[in-house]
Amino acid sequence: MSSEKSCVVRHFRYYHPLSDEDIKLLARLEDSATPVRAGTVLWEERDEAHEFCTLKHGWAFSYRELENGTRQILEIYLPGDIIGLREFAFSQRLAGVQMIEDGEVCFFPHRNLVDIFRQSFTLTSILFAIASRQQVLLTERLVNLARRNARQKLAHFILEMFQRLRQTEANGSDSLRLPLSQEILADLLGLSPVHVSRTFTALNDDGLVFRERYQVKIPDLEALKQEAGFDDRYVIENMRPLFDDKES
Amino acid sequence: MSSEKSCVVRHFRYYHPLSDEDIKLLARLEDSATPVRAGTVLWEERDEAHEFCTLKHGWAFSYRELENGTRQILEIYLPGDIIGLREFAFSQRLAGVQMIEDGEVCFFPHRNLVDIFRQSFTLTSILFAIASRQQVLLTERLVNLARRNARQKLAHFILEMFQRLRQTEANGSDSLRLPLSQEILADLLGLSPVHVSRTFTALNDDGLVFRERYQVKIPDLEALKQEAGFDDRYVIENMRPLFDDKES
DNA sequence: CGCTGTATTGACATGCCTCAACAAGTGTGG
DNA sequence: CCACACTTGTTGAGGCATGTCAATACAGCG
Repeated sequence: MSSEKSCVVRHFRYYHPLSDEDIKLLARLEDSATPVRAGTVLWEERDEAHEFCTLKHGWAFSYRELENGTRQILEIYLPGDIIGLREFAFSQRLAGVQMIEDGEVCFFPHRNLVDIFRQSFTLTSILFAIASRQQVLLTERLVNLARRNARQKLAHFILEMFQRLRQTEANGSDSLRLPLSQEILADLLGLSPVHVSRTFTALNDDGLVFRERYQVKIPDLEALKQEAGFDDRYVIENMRPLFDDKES
Repeated sequence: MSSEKSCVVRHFRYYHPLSDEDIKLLARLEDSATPVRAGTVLWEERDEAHEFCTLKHGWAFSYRELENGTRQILEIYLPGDIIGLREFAFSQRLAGVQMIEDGEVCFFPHRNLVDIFRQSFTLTSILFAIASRQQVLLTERLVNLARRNARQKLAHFILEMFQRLRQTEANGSDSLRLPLSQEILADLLGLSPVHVSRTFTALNDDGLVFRERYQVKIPDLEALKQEAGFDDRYVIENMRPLFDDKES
């Protein structure tokens, strides 16, 4: 089993058991990992799009740059995530992608995904489920940006990351490493860096979030969820079985 | 050809030609249309989710209600759209759906979509493309909400609708029917209804958008795009062919 | 013809932004 | 191992876009 080695396989398994056949197909998505340094831009908006990539190590983010000089960060990618699914149907990149830390990525052509559609019903369903979930998370972020104040936005984002990290690195700790500068947080949450700083100290003063450097501690998870209006209905545990299990 | 009758088939054909086989499969998604009155709630958040539906006539929207009493509208659905794709992988509804006008909808079980995965590679690819595009639109909305001021938000939304309507009802006119109250617009754009009203009059004063009742006229499309920071890179014309055409 | 929901307008409040100065950490080369 | 530059975070003062509340106008509909 190459199962332990591949974070993509691990990722997919959350949704449904995989046959050896499927694992072999997936393995092709992780050919030839290439190391990348922090700050590297994997691609920019409007570049030609012929490939996806999977993230093996390190964090990355995707972003859009606006005509008014601001930048909106759309997505934080963690190890095991597939980057670029969004553009599946487009010939141009619609968002840039940049590495946050040193890491490793594996590029693979669009073609491979289409092959998966052709060859594996299970993987197709899982991919659809992943896309569906991604959209749900995106929706939640949209609500967060549109309807909440700075305090809630920040709290909510921290909780989202906490939950996503839990899913893969399940340790029962009450803290997480969040290697994001306040500028990045600002660009994520539609705030100014200055206000992110103020908001952090406010949350700190109220004993909801303690942070030093990139380490964030959540002393009272429930209190923070309350504050953020956080709702974990979209955690993976609430997802349904993808299909009645008649074939693998 | 049942092509002219079915708006779902028409919708799918934008992405790729369909075989008769595929059309038959799709037809099952449009069994038994049921009429629904304006204001009808098709389902609410947290309802059990066993089915999708396609919209045959009329407009609908999906929404989330927040703990703080506000509501965020996520999506406006037009005839031909599939409603509920978002929840494909979930067992609960994550958003409510309500009709804006009288219309007609067709429910069909999740099962049917899974059958499509099993039986038609072409339709699977198209569905993936639709999901991909939906996500791109959602992303654009997110940017709009996070980064733009009220003027731009409203202008941008009008342009998005203008473009979507063009795609199906291609008439060269410079105006569109937008049967949305200012309260709905406010809930879409993360503004207060009061401010929507002010923004409309501001756009009117500047000669960018003329509106009376639900009829909206755009005298200078380019000027409005400029104002809104609107970017049509994600129009359907920029989408790539889904696969090398070896089978239907 | 009045009733009910929808839109407009004004006065005032406020959350977040901007600018600017300063502090604290981080890395680099001598 | 220190000195310096650079990046990142903190704090304060003042401004502005948008929100809230409330009163009025308007439109569609029975």
